[in-house]
Amino acid sequence: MKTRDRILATALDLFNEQGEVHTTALDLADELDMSPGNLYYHFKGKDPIIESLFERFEAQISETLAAPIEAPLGADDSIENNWYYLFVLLEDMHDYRFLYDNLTDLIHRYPNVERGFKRILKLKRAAFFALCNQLIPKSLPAREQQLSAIADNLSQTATFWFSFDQLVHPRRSAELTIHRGVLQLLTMIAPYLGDAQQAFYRDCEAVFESLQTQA
Amino acid sequence: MKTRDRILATALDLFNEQGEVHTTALDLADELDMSPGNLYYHFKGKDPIIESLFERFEAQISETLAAPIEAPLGADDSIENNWYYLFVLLEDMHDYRFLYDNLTDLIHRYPNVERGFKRILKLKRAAFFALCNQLIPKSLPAREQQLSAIADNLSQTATFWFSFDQLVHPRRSAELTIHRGVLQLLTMIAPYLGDAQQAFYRDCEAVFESLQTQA
DNA sequence: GTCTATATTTAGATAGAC
DNA sequence: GTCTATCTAAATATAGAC
Repeated sequence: MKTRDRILATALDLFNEQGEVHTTALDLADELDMSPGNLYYHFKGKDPIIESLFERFEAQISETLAAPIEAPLGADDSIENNWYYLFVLLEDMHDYRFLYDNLTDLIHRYPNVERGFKRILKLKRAAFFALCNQLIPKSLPAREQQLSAIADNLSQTATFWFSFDQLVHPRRSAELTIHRGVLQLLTMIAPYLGDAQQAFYRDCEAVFESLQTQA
Repeated sequence: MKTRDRILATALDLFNEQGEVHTTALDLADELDMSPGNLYYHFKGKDPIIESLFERFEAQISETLAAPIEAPLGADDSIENNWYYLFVLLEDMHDYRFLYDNLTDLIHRYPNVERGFKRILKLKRAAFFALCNQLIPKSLPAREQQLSAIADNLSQTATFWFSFDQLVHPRRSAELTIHRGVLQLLTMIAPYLGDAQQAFYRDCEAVFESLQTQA
């Protein structure tokens, strides 16, 4: 089963780097120093490779997403915990970013992937809702409705963050991209927070600024 | 020049409905009751069609986007004016939504389109920044930085709204999708608003709810 | 301008030897 | 399991008659 894993790992790299659509089975075989015939012995084309990669991704991100729903993070240092949580979540997504690059096309071609993305999105939304529910004051007017809309916005931003960032900052490092993504998410919650937590948020912004100017 | 326009209009329809990647030159010729040879007489393949459609789109949306920067909307009834403005903007984008469905792939294939999208994004960001600048109180701490982050979030949400909504509500009407998109954008500004303007925002939510249950 | 017919290109896929 | 060689299918693109 060693070769199978090599194929999956290399495919993931190529897909992330040059796009899934522009990576042919032959490109992949070349990169693996392997004949196309041999590649087809292990996977009957690109389709099962993509479905396998997606299964791995779903398993990984589902585990990450389930964490705050099952065991809510502490309340006193909550923003800081949430900062780490979001960072890990975006890292998971970044590892398989090719899935998000051409999402519309992908779900059109693979019904299994579409179903999987819907499951992930539900989980993601639930995780963000739980996060908002914990951080946002109970006194907010029309709270339930607003939490819902905020959770939707967070879900969308998380889902398309890498596509967006690639357009605006094509050559930014993975680290900076993820860092900025976390801040974009926190920006949506920031106005609802108390003074201490807003201060933490602004510290994060300052840290990011210094990282960016270094690079 | 009549046939050229027919081709462009039909191509736009097909691209929006079944995706640009899955529409071949032959599909398009079929839909037009025209031979492939004739289609190639007018456009040398799909590439120049896509570039032409993009040019039209950029002209259209640039005009819409320039409006609030050149002539800021009135301040007293500002949210309501902004509601309409966002609606028109999302309508423009919806007309050419195929461009956004596989954005990453598209800008990879067409450098001109990539440059165009960057121009549009800059304008969009400037328009949103102007809008925030007008609506958000001057007293906000670290205001400039926050406005900037909010404008980024608005830009991203606007850019990928249709891709996202398609995943969550595959068969929703264009009207409802656009309406919901406007609300998602306003949600990001809502926490900064005064009471009267927040009330208007919640009215919009209520109107949307009633429209949705009707359908 | 429009057609029919055909050529070219490229990615996906398989057969059979080693 | 791996290779070489070859086939198929689909989309792009052109030539030449009307």
